[in-house]
Amino acid sequence: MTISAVGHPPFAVAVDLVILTVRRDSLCILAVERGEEPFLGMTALPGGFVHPDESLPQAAARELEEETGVAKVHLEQLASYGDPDRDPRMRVVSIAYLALAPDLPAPVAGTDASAADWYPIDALRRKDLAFDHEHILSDGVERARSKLEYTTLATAFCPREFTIAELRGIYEAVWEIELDPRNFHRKVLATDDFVRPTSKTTTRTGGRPARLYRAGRATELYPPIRRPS
Amino acid sequence: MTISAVGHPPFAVAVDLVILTVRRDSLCILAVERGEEPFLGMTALPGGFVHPDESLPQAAARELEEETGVAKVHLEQLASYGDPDRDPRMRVVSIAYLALAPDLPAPVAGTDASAADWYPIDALRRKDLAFDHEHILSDGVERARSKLEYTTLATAFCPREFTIAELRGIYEAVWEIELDPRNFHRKVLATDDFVRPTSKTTTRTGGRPARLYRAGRATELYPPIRRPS
DNA sequence: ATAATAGTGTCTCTTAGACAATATTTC
DNA sequence: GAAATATTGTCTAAGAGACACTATTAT
Repeated sequence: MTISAVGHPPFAVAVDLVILTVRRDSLCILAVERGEEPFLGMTALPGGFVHPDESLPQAAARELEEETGVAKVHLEQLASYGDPDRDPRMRVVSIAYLALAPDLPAPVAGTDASAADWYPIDALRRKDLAFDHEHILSDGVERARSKLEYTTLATAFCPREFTIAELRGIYEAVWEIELDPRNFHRKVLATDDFVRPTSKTTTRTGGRPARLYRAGRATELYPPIRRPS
Repeated sequence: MTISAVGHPPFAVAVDLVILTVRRDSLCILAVERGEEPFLGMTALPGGFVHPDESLPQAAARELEEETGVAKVHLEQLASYGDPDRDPRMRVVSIAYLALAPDLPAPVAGTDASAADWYPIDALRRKDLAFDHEHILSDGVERARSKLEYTTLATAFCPREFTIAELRGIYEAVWEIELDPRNFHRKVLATDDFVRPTSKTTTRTGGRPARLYRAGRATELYPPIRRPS
């Protein structure tokens, strides 16, 4: 083939978002009901077409804000999906982004999506999703699960101040397992600047008051917190 | 914004390839000299536009074959790059793929690239590359380095039969460090089905004959082979 | 014999994970 | 006090890395 400035097939380029949070001890994802064809009425991931003059991360951040009203969450590129028939209208390549958010208030109904809402992952997996969004969702969840092992990203799911038990709850919800509270506690505090203590405590988890922490500067987790296989 | 079947800005979609191998104990990458504008005469990663009816992996495999003549190597999606001004001609989103290949004969001159050749990574990093290919290259190298830790991908760099020392040479070249031959040997054999022994030996590495192995079925490496920090 | 590399064994230190024990709340 | 959770400590086993030692070839 020849690389030239003319004669390439036209593509549309979109971003799709896998926006995860933990609510009521379950890993949840933000999904919308499609308001038009194709896949009218079906559940789908939020997303939309990239504007002519914005970068891919900008497009992802813009869509995120449109859907959730929240701007300051962790956003990273997940993967791209471009099978020729993934959109019946035309050739669309979609770049998926992964966002991890603290437990947000019910999202504002998006301007272009009838009903944006949080769904537990397991429930959503039993439904048919529009396009290849099941595939994207699986990739996103697996990425999130994997990243908890060797990065400090679990704090992205937490509010600004949190207890070690709440942080453990993130791991338990995302991995769908139980962790030993004592070993987890020791492990987190052993990792340099994973969390920073405040002088406050809380009894919101019941029992003896727990110290409140904030996220530290560390990003890598070494040694990692292994996900039991 | 509105999701509709009309009115999206047109994009061109391309694939770029980070094709790595190990030659003479150095991590090398396949690069081409651009035969036309923009960036005429500059060094670039191989790649090209996606055809209307092919999937992204198909496009990557096709470009790989066109550049190297080799089809059966590991290929995985790396990331996508779509800054509005990354290509001066038009808006182009490029999906980068990472390929790990055994030490191949000098690649056939591609039909669309004047001079495809292997370059040691360190040498290429000192040159200016076309587009944002320096960035893509860095991401690809980092991905490869990282994957050696927790997958068996190092065998993708090896010929069909190899010695443990040759496998170690892959790690040493990619990570640019030295590993203890004895601990490495023990570690590789301790991982279930990482490598499978043949009945053959070779003396091509000098000294006592070494047993030849082939890649096993394992893909994950657990416990991982840690890259010294 | 000497040099070179292959392969095995041993020791020490760190970490994971099981779990005992203590601390501080609420009811 | 009983129940619940927080936090610290202890023990054991597995793995990492340092390195001694033996094995088998070429020269």
